[in-house]
Amino acid sequence: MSQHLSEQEIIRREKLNSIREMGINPYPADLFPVDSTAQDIKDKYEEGKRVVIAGRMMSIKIQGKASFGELQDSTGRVQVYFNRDEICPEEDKSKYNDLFKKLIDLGDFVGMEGELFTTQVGEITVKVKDFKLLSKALKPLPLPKTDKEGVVHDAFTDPELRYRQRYADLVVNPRVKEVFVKRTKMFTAMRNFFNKSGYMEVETPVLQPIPGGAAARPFISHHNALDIPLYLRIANELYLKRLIIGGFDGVYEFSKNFRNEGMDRTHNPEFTALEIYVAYKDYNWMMDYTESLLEHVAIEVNGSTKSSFGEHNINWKAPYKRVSMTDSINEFTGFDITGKSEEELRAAAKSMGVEVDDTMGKGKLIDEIFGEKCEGNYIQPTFITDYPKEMSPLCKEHRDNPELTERFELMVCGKEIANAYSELNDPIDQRERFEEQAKLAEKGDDEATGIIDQDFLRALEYGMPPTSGIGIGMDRLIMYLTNNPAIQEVLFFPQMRPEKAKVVNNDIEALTAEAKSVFKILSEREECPLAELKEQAGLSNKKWDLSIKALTKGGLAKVIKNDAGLFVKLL
RNA sequence: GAUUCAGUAGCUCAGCUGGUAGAGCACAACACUUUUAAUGUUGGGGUCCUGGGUUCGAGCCCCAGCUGAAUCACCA
Repeated sequence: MSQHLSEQEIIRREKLNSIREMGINPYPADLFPVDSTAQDIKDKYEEGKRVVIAGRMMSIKIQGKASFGELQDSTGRVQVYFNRDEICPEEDKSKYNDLFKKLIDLGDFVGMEGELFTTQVGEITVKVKDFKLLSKALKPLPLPKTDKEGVVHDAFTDPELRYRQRYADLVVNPRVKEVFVKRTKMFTAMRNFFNKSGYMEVETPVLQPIPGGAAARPFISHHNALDIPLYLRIANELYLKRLIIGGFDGVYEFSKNFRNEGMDRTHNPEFTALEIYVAYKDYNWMMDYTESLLEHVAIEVNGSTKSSFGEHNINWKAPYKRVSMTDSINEFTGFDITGKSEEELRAAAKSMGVEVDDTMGKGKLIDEIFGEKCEGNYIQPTFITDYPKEMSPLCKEHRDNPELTERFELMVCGKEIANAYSELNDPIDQRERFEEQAKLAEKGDDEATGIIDQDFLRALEYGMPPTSGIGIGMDRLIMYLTNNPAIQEVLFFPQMRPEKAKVVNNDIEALTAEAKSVFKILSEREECPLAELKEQAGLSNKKWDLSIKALTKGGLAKVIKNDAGLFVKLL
């Protein structure tokens, strides 16, 4: 299979050969004894200090017998100074003149040893005494440049290219790297918080025989030996509750979930949720716990409880406002849902201009009203509590009102980022609610779960202590903490449509069939009027144009123009 | 799913009423021993997303498709 190479890629391959001819291995195996980073050098600068550093060459400015460049490692960039006579104190100057000046490119990994000094312009710099090529880059990076005003030129910004080639994105856009550093800090902060509380991180199956714990369309796979379908998990809730039943006080898992639904800037087919379940607690406790968790996480990630998201400034400092769904609807619509019948709710929704249909039950109607009229108003973190029962098949009935549940969602910037319950632990009630869901599924609600998890019910029958659980959308949370409106920006490798393989015909042997047929006709005639040849070829204008250009460019034919008209001649 | 916009050199982008493509950076060559978007001179580099149509002639106009983005709708 031949690969199409740009001129620059060919040049780099030629340089690779030259390097080998000099007896230098462009991909050496041996350890390189790095002892400093770019950051260390700036933080702990001492004139004349010896350092050993390594990274990618990100700029090279040659000025004859001396040169400046920038080396980028995992911590950032540092300026390096290459002086011919420092590097080549002996007669032989080829290491500087040939290897450095001619054969090292931007993007190459280079290890170097040198001394720190400050240039006349005041920049901390490594005066290189010796260097070693550690890995040759054959493809040029999409390198932006920053001018003295700090304006970035030629930025590598095309989202498609950036997501498909995240490796290049990370090398070239420091801000992108920072987002992922923060993402990891967020996970670490949460782990520390939970571990300090004495809760245990666990792992539960990704491949599940029954996809439960949420309403969503799963991906289906198949196990050959068992000859059964297996589903990629849509949630891990039912497994974590089994562990509470088994006697753990608190369990949590960062769960990769998979949902076979639409993709857009806030949905990726696989995403990460944190779920934690704690025995002997209720949803009131969970609100306290959640707000102190998020305050802690915000500080660990950003060094502050404040962050901004688009036009909004968010303050993650606890405590957060708590509003019941009933009060919220009352506040924004003036309508009190308490004790209202389905018909009354439907009429009210219609009068507010909320789109409803006859299949919607009470819970769904309330949810629609809330979603339409209230949700968007909660910019600062706010707990919305006490959801209608119909929407919450895994949640305990409200202690004061049997129409409601002990459930809250945490809203930030008008969107939900967490969902929590006092978990339902009455096995008979749970069985009935599953059966209702199954009926809904039969009626065609493709989100309701059709299969009842009998094993989960058996587990519940052994007894589950009162428990509160919460799920937090980790991707959404880090979007808020890093001011990114697209989920693709906070996933290293967001799902993309497969790239189309490019068909490449670069040499004359690989001409298209059309060009070959034109060539064949021409071979019989040696020379003929252009119009006649075109007629004989019987190609569309576009195809003709491409074919004849391919032949003339390939040096196989020539178009001659004289007084008699246009002629094509075989060469 | 709907609408709008976009796809031209390695990167970021121009491209006139339709007349066989330009710039900056990057690349190559030469000069230059503290520069900083280094500089100066010179040079090379394009299946203008794909297919079809209109035309003597299409990067440009028309149709279809592919890919992406934005907004909206739907969905956790």
